[in-house]
Amino acid sequence: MENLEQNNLVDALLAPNGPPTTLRAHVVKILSAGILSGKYKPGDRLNESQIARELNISRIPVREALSQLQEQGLVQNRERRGMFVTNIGPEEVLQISSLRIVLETEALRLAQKRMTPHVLASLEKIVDKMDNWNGTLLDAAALDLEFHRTLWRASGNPYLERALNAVMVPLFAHKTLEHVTRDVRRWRMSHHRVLLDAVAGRSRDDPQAVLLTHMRMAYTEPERYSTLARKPS
Amino acid sequence: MENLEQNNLVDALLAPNGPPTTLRAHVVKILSAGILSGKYKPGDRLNESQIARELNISRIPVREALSQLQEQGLVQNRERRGMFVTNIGPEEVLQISSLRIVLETEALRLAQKRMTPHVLASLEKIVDKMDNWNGTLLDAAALDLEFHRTLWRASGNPYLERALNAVMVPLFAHKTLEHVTRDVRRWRMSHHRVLLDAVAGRSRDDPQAVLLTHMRMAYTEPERYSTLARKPS
DNA sequence: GCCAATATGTCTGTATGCAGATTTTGCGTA
DNA sequence: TACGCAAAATCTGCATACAGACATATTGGC
Repeated sequence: MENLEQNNLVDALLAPNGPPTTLRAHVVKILSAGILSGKYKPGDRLNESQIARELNISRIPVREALSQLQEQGLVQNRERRGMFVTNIGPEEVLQISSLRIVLETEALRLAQKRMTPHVLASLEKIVDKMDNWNGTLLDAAALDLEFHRTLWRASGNPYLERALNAVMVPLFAHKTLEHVTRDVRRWRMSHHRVLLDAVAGRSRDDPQAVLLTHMRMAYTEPERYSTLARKPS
Repeated sequence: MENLEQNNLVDALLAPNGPPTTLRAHVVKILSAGILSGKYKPGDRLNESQIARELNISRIPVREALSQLQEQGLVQNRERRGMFVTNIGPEEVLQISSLRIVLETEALRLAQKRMTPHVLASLEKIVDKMDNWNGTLLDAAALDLEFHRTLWRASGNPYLERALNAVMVPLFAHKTLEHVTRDVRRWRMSHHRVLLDAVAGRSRDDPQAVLLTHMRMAYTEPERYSTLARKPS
């Protein structure tokens, strides 16, 4: 029964849950989840007709959802060719990472200055979850993204938050596809506590240095592109 | 003859100029020009039906163009209410400016390192035009934006360039509406030569200091939000 | 005369249909 | 068997149409 999907969609819309929403918003969620989870891989073509058929809706909401995903950098449009999942190669990783340094360092510093007990509790909670993580790699990636997004929001500058989202979400989608051992994943996640200490003001380390260390655990040579990243040692 | 507009559009599409394009792309150009020029003012509602009627096309391309403009930060969607030209108040100017500091400083440093004679010539040309400027305030704003965009592109990092565009273009649109005397405008434009010298490596000044000075000529208190901006004096 | 409730009109969100372009498929040929 | 070309299938871009939501105007009540 392929219209189960459609029923899910329509049910969600008909249900009196929260504010009234649109089909497009739901398709956005479905598609971004598909990309983040690796169901759609970088370079894949997202056929709007096919997706519309699978969801038993017309092409219009799918089209607009794809357009919105383009805004978030997850897909790219090639005129009259269709939408393709953004492909991130080594070069792009370097460019994004170098931009991440300046943006997230700023976010970290701002968040530290404006930190509230409530936000701090949220971050602690996420890090605790990370420590006890024993689920799927997808869950781990979701936790990772959630931590950083909370941090970005805590900066108090919505433009900074938006820029970080636009740049980093595709990178996270790319990272999710990396197959690393659970131990490596666990080790990387454990480093978030260092970030937490820094943003909580419990650490003397320079925010930028902390971030660089954090990023070096996942990527190589962030300094090639950035003017800020200079290996301290 | 209201269908003159339509003829313009269709002519542009039928003309064998360059690569084949879409209606949406043209509407994007028309609308962003309208916003940048102040024809549509911040807070204005962009009625997609009305725009479609004016251009004698269907609502679909207009709709998609507005969606794309949202990506560039020029308009914002309120669900079932329509699209509104992004409104920028004093608070937003501060937030954008503080983000601009970190982004454009990085762009300036990267551009300096990667500067080529060709790019340098482009920048010189724009600054010369600025010196000889005697046209409309709109022209001045266009030159200003062109200079900075050239600079951003010269950074060589497309993600950085994109982030700067997304954040700064709405601010430029907002600035365009500011009514300042021609002398003030001329004075502000003249400072671009300082930026040019910095990016050309002809100056000993710190890029960040140069940028801060540049920004102080237009805005107040960029340091309130940023961790980087510290008044040197 | 003023406020509220209803009625009317307009707009957004979505569905369906069509034309041109692109990709795929199938066939013929080297 | 491999390659090239052409026809078919499919897809995107756009137009038209309709239903529900929102905004404004009108009317009724106090």
